[in-house]
Formats: sequence, structure tokens, C-alpha cells
Amino acid sequence: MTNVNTGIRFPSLGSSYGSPTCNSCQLKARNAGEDGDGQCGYLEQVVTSRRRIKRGAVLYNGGDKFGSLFYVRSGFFKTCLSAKDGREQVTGFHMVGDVIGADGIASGQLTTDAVALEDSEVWTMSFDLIEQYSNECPSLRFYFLKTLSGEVVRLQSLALLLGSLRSEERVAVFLINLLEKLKSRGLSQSEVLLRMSRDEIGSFLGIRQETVSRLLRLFSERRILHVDNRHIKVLDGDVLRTMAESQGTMH
Amino acid sequence: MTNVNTGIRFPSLGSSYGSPTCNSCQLKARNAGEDGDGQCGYLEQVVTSRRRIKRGAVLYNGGDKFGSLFYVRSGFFKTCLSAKDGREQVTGFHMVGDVIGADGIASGQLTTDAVALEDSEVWTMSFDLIEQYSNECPSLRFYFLKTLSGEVVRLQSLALLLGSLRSEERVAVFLINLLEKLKSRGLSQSEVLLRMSRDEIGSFLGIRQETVSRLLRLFSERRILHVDNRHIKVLDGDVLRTMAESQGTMH
DNA sequence: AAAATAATTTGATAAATGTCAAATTATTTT
DNA sequence: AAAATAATTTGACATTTATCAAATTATTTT
Repeated sequence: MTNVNTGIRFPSLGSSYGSPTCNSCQLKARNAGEDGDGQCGYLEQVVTSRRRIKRGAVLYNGGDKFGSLFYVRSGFFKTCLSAKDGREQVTGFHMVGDVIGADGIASGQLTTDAVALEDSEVWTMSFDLIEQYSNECPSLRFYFLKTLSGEVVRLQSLALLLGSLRSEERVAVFLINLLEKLKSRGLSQSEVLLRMSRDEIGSFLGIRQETVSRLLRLFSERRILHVDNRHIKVLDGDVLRTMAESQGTMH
Repeated sequence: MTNVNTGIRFPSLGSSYGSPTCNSCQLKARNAGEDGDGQCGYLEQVVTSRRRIKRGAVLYNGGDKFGSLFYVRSGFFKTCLSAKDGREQVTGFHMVGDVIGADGIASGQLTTDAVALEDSEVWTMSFDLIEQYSNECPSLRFYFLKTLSGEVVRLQSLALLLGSLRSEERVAVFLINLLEKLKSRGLSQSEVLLRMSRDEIGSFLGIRQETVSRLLRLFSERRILHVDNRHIKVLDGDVLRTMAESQGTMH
């Protein structure tokens, strides 16, 4: 979602979940001709570091000072919002192509924790540089606006899921969206190795891990899925899609 | 949230819910000196029309072509996301100072419906003009980035509420946040005339209207609130705040 | 003001999901 | 590879919240 239709592409290095089309940085104006459709190097200019994050390691914590956005180059992350009393809500799962950390712009502090669920690589994009280059490059500016707006759309869909869907539908939507997202990145569209625990899925979906477990078994019994621990294979995508029928991409 | 700390202020005309401090447009750079701390007229420049919206009328619908953001000048709105099957989720309530419609940037189409819950006034801000003036005015650019980021933060909190809180807590958080928001606009901080129905509150909170009704009665019996139909008076803010203890502003 | 319509409350009951505990299976560490 | 730890599954049962229906109260229209 974050990396679609903006004309902006980061170069590819490879990832366990794979990578989107591998071009060198191409920054195209939203409307052809607006500022040419050629390439420019701005997006690479704002990248100030390239970090590897080990599985289980924290990229940032809620409360941290905001200073940059993070482009997920490879790997897999979860972001969690913590309540005062310790309760946690997973607000998203993020993979190659996603930009995270934008919630920090509003107050100057990150609001969620970002934790790697597998060994990952992240490119740090300095917000000051983004601001600076935004003066010169409308496409860069628009790219980030679009990224932010996409995050709003995603979270609206998550609210719909959490507020209006039954748990069975939630799990179906979760799987469909995950598969769609993998598909959009040119990866498996009927098979996934889940990088998150049942507990993390449950937190994201607003249900208990036991409920996630039971529903996966149910789907398995109905021959909709083949479930082998964290390895999921979709046997009947149509049925799954029908159950998910309510829409919204939210990974 | 949207209008805080950016240095940007829209002029005030008056509203049934009142208005924030009434200055003429002041666009200040985020960092003093960045581009001066004087005034500039950019924010007014991007306003292309000022519309009155009657209670019950629709400002925009999901699917509408995106072309502008809307500044709520007075009154009260709800935004709803519809599922394919017709189920609706209220994703937010919006009052003076809020900017709505930013979800449309991502795809060029608005994703929610915006409906006035009382007679309202809205200023239309052309996105093309925003883009245009963003070249010249970093503060304007930053204002909208911050607005978008604030919406992300709000929706993250909503996800926490919907995913992790019990219904009693949800109602408490709802009231606390509403009161806080009114307070931040210099209005009543212990009394509200709700502009939305029990059903709309329920949709927002992911519970049924009957549950909302029962919980308001419960709070009333415990002398936490005085409830007279849509007129709510907080009798014990401390207890309410304790119940809401999990935080996040989400109106 | 009366009539009609819409919103809210309330009770009785049902359904969905959570809780707890124990067993099983994976994964990581030694 | 064994031991230790963590994750997952499963069952029995509790709890919360939804559903349905009817009565009541507000609000809007005539």
C-alpha cells in the first residue's frame, strides 16, 4: 500500500519475504509531466543509515523522540500500542515496502513500539532531510503524504474489523489481507509462513490466542486451510474471501 | 489534536460548540526562525469555498473523488466506513478545528462518509492549492503532515480501545476524550450535549446501542454521571478517568 | 397540539468469546 | 541430543455482550 502508485521505488536487496520490483530509485511525479517523469535521487538522499535488526529486537519504542521514518527494506515488524495499565494492542504488521514511524510526526514522539519478528533490514529516513528536500521535490513530498494517508486508510479498516466483525471474519480478513499483501509484492498468494505468534495475531484482531487457535482449526476442518503450526496453506480461497467480505487492507 | 502546536490558526466565526482562540491566520514555522515567525496568508489561500451543511446532510461519501480537505469551521460530523455487506463503523467524530478527508490522498478517493450531526460550516481546502503552496511554505506543508500524523495516532488509539478494552472502559474513554477535546477548545469540561445517537456511539465503540444505554444508566446509578437523554454531566471525573485509564485521544 | 416517527430504555434470553488449567508440541539453549 | 523454555492446542466452564421484543420517551411532521 505504501509503495504503490507513487512512482517511487526503493532499490531491492532481497528479503526472506522477497522484495518488490527492483529498480534503482525512480521518483516520478504523480501526474505525468508535473515535474517530468524522469528519475531523481531524492529518496536515496534522505536515507541516512541502513540498519540490520535481529529478530526480537526493538527498532523503536513508544515515547522515543521522533526524528526519522523507517523504510522496511526486508524482514517483518509488528507495531504495538501500549495502554497505561500494560495492555497491548498490535496496530500493524509491516513488511518490505512499508514505511513506519509516521505517527511520531504529530507530537515529536513515537507512539508505538516497533519490534522485528524476523531478522530485518531498515533504512532510516531523516525527517529533517525529508522536510528539506520537500521544498525542491514535489514527488518526494507527495510520496510521504500518500504514505501517511495510506496508514489512515489502513487503520480505518482495522477499526471496522475490530468494531464490527465477528472473530471468524476477523481471522479470514487477516489471512486474505496478508496474502494480498504478499501477492502485491510478487510473493506466494496461497501460502504463508506466519512470522507472528497466535498471541500477536489475537492482539491485532482483538481476540484471544485461544480463539485464533480454535478458528484456525475450524478452517482446517472445513478444508479451507491447511494449518501446520505457523505454516498456512489456503485450500479454498473463495470461501475464505467470502468470509472476509467486508474489505479493507490493513497489514 | 489537529490544530495544536502547529502555529496555524484559522479565524473564528462562532459555533454551537464554540471555537478555539480567534486569531487571524497565523502561519508560524515549527522551529522559530525556520522561515520567520511572522504571519502569512497561505492557509487562507487554499480555502476555495465555505459551505454550510445542514444536520443530516452528507459532506462527502466513500468513493467520491478526492480533491480537497475539509476544515470543520463549526458544528459536528461523524465519519463512517462501510463494509461491502452494509455494516458500518463510525471511525470518528469531528468538531471545530478538525480536518477531515485526508484518507482520500492515498488513492484519490474518499474512503468514508462524512455526515453532519448538527448544522455545520466547512471550509474546503483545495488539495492542488495545498500542493502548490507547499513548495513555498514549509509551515503549510508541515501543518498537513502533522494533521495526517495526528489522525494516525487517533486511529491507533481507537484500535486499542476496540481491541483491548471492555465495554465499560470504552464508554468511559469515549466520554473522557470528548470532554478533553471540548476543554482543549475552551468549552465545557464537565458537561456535554451529545450530538450523536446511542447507536452512533455504539458503532464508534464497537458495542450495541443497548449496551451503551445500560452503561450510561450504570454510571448514572453510581453517581459518576448525570444522564438526561443526550445531556451528560460528569459528577465524578476522577472515577471516570480511572475507568478510562488506558488513554488515547480519539475524537 | 396532535399524530406520526424515531430514539431510547429495559427485561429476558441466547450466543459468542474469554478464562483457566492442563496437555501437547515447537523452539531454543546448554 | 537433552534439557529447558516457550508456544500452541484443547476442554470445561464463566462472563460478557448481543439479540429480540416490548414499552417508554423524544422529536419531528402535519
